Amino acid sequence: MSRWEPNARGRLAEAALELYRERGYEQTTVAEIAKRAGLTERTFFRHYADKREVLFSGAGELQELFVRAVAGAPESAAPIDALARGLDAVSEAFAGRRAFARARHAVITANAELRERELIKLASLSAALAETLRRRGVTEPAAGLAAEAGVAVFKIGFERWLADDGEREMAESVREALSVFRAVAAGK
Amino acid sequence: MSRWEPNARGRLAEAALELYRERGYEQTTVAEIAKRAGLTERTFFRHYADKREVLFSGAGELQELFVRAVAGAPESAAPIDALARGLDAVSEAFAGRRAFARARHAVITANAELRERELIKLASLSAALAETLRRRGVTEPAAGLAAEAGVAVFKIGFERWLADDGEREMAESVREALSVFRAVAAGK
DNA sequence: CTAGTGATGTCAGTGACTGTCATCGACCCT
DNA sequence: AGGGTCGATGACAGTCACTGACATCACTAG
Repeated sequence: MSRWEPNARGRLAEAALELYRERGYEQTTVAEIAKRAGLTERTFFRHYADKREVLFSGAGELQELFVRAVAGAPESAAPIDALARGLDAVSEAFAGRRAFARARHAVITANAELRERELIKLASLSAALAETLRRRGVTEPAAGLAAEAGVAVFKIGFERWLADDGEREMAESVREALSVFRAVAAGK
Repeated sequence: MSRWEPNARGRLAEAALELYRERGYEQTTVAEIAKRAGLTERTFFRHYADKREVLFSGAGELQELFVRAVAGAPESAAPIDALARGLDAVSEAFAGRRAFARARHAVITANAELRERELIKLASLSAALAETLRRRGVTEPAAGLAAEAGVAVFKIGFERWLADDGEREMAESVREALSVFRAVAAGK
């Protein structure tokens, strides 16, 4: 039998989301999160760089998934079509997680510091996508612009999916966003 | 003669940029900034909400300028063309300020917290542009997507302008970015 | 002349985050 | 079995961003 309860990291993330929902991000102290997880404040900071990061541990996997799908698109695919592959892949990854995504998103949008952190995760995603497109032979500034566009479509498709009352899949919302995006860029 | 030196706010902003350049953002304390400006730490926080904000006091004016230009575009202009008006307007506003913009941008890109703050200013700009487009009759999700696109073009055009060795005007870099953006969205 | 105003100073907090050292089960080697 | 190392955690002191409360005092309106 091990010395400590397992999955300290996960317990911290769970406790943090609970507390942020119950009393808000600012009204929650790290000491309280740690206590609920049965740990100390110092241990919290060994697992997460700061009080915000605890909500974003999944960002790395999402980025990897997106990038892999774009990198795996046919060589002949135009940048925007390669990005569409990535958008499909991440959309699938959210299937069945709408309730969780909504709860987390509500917490984030309620606080400016958390919104900032979310934006820098999206910026990191954009940078990774741009790099992937460059590796596919896309030159600047097209790679950077296409990557920003892909992220914008993801963000807005995601938000519309969360706002939707029905049972529409995220992939559908994202595809709609992409289609509208193309029309707007074409001057419609 | 007045009781205090005038322009406390401006002195704080100047002192902050100097110190952030000299020894980096993290290695600078608010007390040091205040001291260089001939004020106290408490007064710093009366003028700026936090240590980051002191670099972003111009963001409000930029947003207003952008929004006004978009709102003032001919009613018949498509969203992307209305945004192009705004891009031209803000580009003009940077004329002759490349050295300052470069120094400030170098400080910001060197620090994650400052990058976060910059991103949220751009997100605020995007939200304001989306609202402006909605007032022009553009529906969602087109308004949000077009606004994100406009901000992406601004960001990349701006960065390319800063990186450029020659004397190319910002408006030119931004127009090039917009043109490449249209091509990418069209699947080129 | 007097009361009020507004920008600043002073001071005592709270809480996020860090560096450092101690603890002690688990695991490995002999 | 015994001893040594390792890794996750705890304990504790410290720095600094940021806040609330109250004092100060040149300037100004009446």
